[in-house]
Order: sequence, then C-alpha cells, then structure tokens
Amino acid sequence: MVSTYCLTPKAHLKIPTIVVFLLKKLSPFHFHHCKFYSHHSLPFPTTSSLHVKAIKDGSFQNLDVANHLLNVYVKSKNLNHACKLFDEMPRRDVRTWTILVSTFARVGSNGAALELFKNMQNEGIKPNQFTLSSVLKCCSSLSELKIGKGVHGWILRNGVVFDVILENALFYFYVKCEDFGSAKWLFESMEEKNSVTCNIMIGAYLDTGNVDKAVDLFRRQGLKGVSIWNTIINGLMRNGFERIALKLLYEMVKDGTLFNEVTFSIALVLVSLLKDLELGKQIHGRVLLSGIHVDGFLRNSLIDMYCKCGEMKMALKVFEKMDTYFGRNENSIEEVISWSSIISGLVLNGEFEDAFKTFTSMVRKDIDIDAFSITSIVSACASFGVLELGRQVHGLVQKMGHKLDAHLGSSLIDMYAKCGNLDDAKRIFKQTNYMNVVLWTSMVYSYALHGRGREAVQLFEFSMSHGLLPNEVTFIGVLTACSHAGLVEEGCRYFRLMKEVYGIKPGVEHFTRMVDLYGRAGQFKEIKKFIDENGIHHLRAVWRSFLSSCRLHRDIEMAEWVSENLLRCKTLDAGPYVLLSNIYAIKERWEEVATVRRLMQSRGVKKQPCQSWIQIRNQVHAFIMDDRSHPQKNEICAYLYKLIGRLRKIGYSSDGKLVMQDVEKKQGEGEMLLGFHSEKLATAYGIISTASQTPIRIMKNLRICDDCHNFMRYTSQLLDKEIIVRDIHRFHHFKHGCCSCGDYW
DNA sequence: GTAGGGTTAG
Repeated sequence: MVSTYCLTPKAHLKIPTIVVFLLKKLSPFHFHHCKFYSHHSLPFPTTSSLHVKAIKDGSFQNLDVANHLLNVYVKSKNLNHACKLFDEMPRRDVRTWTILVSTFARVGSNGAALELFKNMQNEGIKPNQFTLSSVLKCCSSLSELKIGKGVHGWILRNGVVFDVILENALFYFYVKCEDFGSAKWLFESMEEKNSVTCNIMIGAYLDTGNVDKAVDLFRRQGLKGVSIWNTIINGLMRNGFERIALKLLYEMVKDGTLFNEVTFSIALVLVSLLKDLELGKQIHGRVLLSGIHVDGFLRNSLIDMYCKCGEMKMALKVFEKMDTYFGRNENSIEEVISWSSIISGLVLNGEFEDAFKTFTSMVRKDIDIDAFSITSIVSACASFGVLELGRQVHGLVQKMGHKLDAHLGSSLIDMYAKCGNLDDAKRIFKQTNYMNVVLWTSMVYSYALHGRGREAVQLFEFSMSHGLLPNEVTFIGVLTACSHAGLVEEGCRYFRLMKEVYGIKPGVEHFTRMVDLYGRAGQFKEIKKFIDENGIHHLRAVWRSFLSSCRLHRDIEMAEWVSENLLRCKTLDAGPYVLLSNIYAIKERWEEVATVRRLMQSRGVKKQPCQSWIQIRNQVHAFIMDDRSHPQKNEICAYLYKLIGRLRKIGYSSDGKLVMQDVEKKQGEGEMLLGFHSEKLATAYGIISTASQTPIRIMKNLRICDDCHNFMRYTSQLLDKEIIVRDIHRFHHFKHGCCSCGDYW
C-alpha cells in the first residue's frame, strides 16, 4: 500500500480550479421546505407528462392524485422532481409528508428527513407509524438520542399503536445510540418479536463485544433465513472477527442458503478487509453467475473491494460500466456512492491527481457532492499538503451545509494540520464539540506533528478522564507527541498503559515510536534493551528509527552497528544504504563504500529522489535537486545565490559538516548552482512569488537535512518571514531564526 | 424495521 503521507507530485501539477467553479455553479435549488438537492436541467421524464396532465385537468387539486404522482417520482428515484412537486402541491396530508420523509431516510439524507419532520410538526400534521419509524431510523443513523427520545415520548403521549415494525425501529434506535438500558427494557416489554428483532439483538451483542452471546443466539435460531446469516457475518466482520466471519460464510454456502445482494456485498467487504484479491475475483464471478441483479450497491461493493485490494484497474473498469448502467438515472444515491467510492479508492492508492480530476468531473456532471466524497477529497488535500485547495473544499462544506460529523471533522482537522495550519485544525476541533475517538486522535496527532507535545498529552489526558476509549491510533499519536517533545517518562508510562490497561497489543508503529522516544533522548542502551525485551529485531522500521537517532547524536560507531542490523533485514529503502556509505566515506573506508553500493544494486534498491513542492495560487510547483525544468529557474537560482550571500553575513555557513546525512552528498562549493537541495529551490521560489508578509509552506518527501534546516532558520531571521516545512515526519515552523522543533528532529 | 460507501496511523 502506498503511504499517503510521503508522496511526490509528478511535475508541476495544475490544481483544478473546480472549487471556484463549484462555488459559482452549485447554488442549491431553494425548495420551500427542503433545499438539499441541487437542480439539474434534465428534460422531464415520462412521468412529467402525467404531471402536466394532472395540473391541466385540475386533478392535481385532488390529494390522492398528487400523492400518487409523488410516489411515482420517488419510486423512479427522481428526487429532484419529487421535491419540486412537493413544493407545488396546494395541500399536503400525512401521506405526502411521509412519502418524502421516508424516502429521504431511505437514501441516507437523514438530516434532511429530520428537518422535514420538524416542518411537518410545525404545520400541525400528526405523524403516523410509517413516519415515526422512518424518523427513528434517521435518529439511529445520526445517533440523535435526544430527538429519538422525544419521538418515543410523543408516541407514548399520543397513544400511537405500537406494531412490531415501529417497535423494532425504536429498539434499533436505542441500540444504535448505545442506550442499552432503554434497549433492554424495551426488548423485555415487547409482546411481539420477529426475526428482525432477533437480528437487531444479535447486532447489539456484536457491537458490545459479546461475540459468544451473539453466536449463541444465532445458533439457537432453527430455520435460518438469509438475513440472519448476513447479520451475523457482517457483525463478526465489523468487530474484528474476520476469520470467523469467513468461516461462517463458507458454512452458509454449505447450508445451502442462497446469497442475496447483501450477502455478496458483505462478502466483498470481508474480502477487502482480508485483502484477498483472489477470493474477491471468485466472488465477483459468483455474482455474475448467480443472475442476481447487480444493483448500485453491489456494484459499489465491487468497486470498493478492488480499490481496497489495490486493483485500481478493475475498480475503474467496474466504475466505467456504471455510466451505461445508470443511464439517465443520474444522481441516484447509488451513483453518488460509486463516485465517492472511486475517489476514496484513488486517494487510498495514492493517486491524488486522478482523485482531484475525478472530483472535477463529478462536479461538471452535476453529481451530488455528498459528505463521503468531500471527506475523501479533504483527505487527499491533507496528503498532498495543498492548503488552498483544502480551504476551498472546506468552504464548499460550509456552503452545502454538510454537518461536521466525526468523519468530516477528522479529515478537516487532519487536512489543516498536515497543511501546516494548526490554528485552523484547532478551530475545526472546537466546532465539532463532541467526544469521538477518531476526532480526538486527529487533534492529538496534529499537535504531535507540530511538536506541541505538552498540548497533545494534555488533550489525551482530558479525553481519558472524560471516559473516551483510546484506540491503537490514539496511542501512536500520543507516543509521537512524547517523542517529539522529549517526554521520555510519560511515553513509557503511556506504552505500559496501552498494553496493561487498554489491552492493546503494540504494533510496529508503537515500537518505532518508543525507539524514537529513547533515541531522541540519546538513551541508546535503553533502545537495545527495549528491542531485546520485545523481540523486535526483525522490524526494519525499528532499526531505521534507531539509525536516525544515531545521526542526530552524531554517533558514528553506533550508526554503523545499527546499519548492519538494518541491512540484514534486507530493506529496500535507500536511506540507510546512503547513510552508511556516507559514514564509510567520511572514515575513508572506500572498500566498504563500494560494498554498500554493490549491495544496493544487487538488491535493486531504488533511491527515491528528494522532492519539495509548494503551492502558489492554484498551481503546485515541484522541485528536485539540480532541477532545471522550472520556467523561472534562472531567476530562482540567481535569487538563491544572492540570498545565501546575505545569509553568510549573519552567520550562516553552508560548509558545515555533512556527516550523517541520509540524503546524497552535495556537490562542492564551486558547483553550488547545481547542488541546491530541492527545499532551497522551493523556498527561493516561494519568496520571490509571494508578498513579504505571507508565510511560505513547503512540503517534502524526505527528511530535511542539517544544512537546509540552518538555511531556513537564517532566512526566517533575515527576511522576517515565516517558513513552514513539512518533512516526512513532522513540521518545522521557522520564525525569527528559530525552529519549532528546537533543532531536534 | 435489520445487513452494504467516507475520517485518524501505515
């Protein structure tokens, strides 16, 4: 899997001007009651002749006729026209409202459905069982405990007759909102229970980690319909029991229960979790053989499976067929999902430019931009580090009125933080204002990225004291924070806490952060002990981190020893080879230099070129060392040369010891112009292209070297300009000659 | 009415 953080733009990427375009174009159609669907000027479908006729002959005045027409629009998934009709209707009764509310609920526009429900109540229309169950479904999806409880109260006060459907909806609502007390009470008081009740119960057991109880309840069912198989397999899968889920799937085949489209969908998700492309292809084959109608959802599951298994070619193939499949039925929820799936797939596989392009065509084709696509695109902006585009997408979020839920909030926090704008990340975090582990983890990690260890730790402590359950990613964030801020003791404590209190098994990432923590503090003995104790000699990332600390502390002997260990792990990462060969070169051990080089060749290690990029207006400018492709190269070099001269006068010296760099050694002084590191080129370009007060933000795909770090410090002092550099590990904020990392990275 | 798309780390 491609890392989404260390990427390199191909050449000078033109940032699509989509969003500017979007803001102009996407003025939502303001229906009287619901302004959630944008208008698109399709010719009216055949239903419209009915529509016109009804208006002409006056039968439109008849509620039954109008409701019938509304139903037809809704059934043919023509929500725009349904909304328009709804708006034009002279009178509306409970059926009218219910059709729209339940449709919105069905397609997942939960917020819109609830809004409609509110309007309905305001107009004094009394909801019926159908309305109420739809509304409860929305509350379940949105975890709107308060509204749902209100509905429950209303039902009791108004003596609405409970049927099993309404009661199941209510039961499901309490389960989803994790109000298990009320759920239990309701379950026990229910007179009539059916298979759906049982399914919900199984789901609840699974969600609360009672796997045994769930499986037990499942086994106790005599005749098992397809839906109960689906529930148990899905539940197991989503709670980390993928293998058991797979076992049951095979059992289901043996049992002779035919798969329906949901089973296939679940099976495909299971495949993506197991990353078993072969199994995925088999299931794809079975889908085709089964003769089941491949609906939008199923097709999307296929796309998603191929994306998550890294097989973008197949994903795109299925995606492209989508066009012919959907035909004129644009903006159906399935099509919107397929677009967001393909975008997230492209982002997941590091194909950011294609993701941006796809997003653009999505806009051009007037596909609804829902929160899912936005989330993916925001995450692409984060990885790419393009603040301006990210800001525009954020603007779009506000304009379209998407709620800042945990997904969207986290991705926005991450985006601002990774684009170097911690303040805006904090602002978003404040706006979300609720406890969700991913949201809080994003914020903790953002602090860590910017070297604000204390704040990260404080936030983490606060979240724990308020009962938020941290997950493995949260601990990666906290340990990173401790390591960047030199909080050795705290880091060790959290590592123990994670294992002993929260029962989280440390992974490579946690080990690496611990080695980093000791390493930055120069506690090499502790590292060796830690590696031995945990039996992690085989982990390359651990040695890599150790090596960086050797570089930081200029410990050549240790670096040599660590490198040998690392090279034993057969890493294909060029950094350690280059570093080791540089170390040997310094000690003039030329034979060893040659050995390392040969080793690199024989193992096929590719050196990743060091790249830096900067966004100026709507264009990303990428630079590599010795880069002459930029149209303003002469101007850039001339300026850089002049700048370095001025920096020298205030103490900067570029001939500092180049020991222990994991980037290639530079050319000699005489060839200065050719030997500029990419971040210097990007900085120079940034300075000459922006106003003097504008901070410049540079992204790079490798670690920043000592010399460039010095260069940035002096430049920020000389020009009184803020420079923000994102390297592969963290941010460096240069201001008045100092760096936020405290020259310790 | 239950089961199927997006977020944090890598």
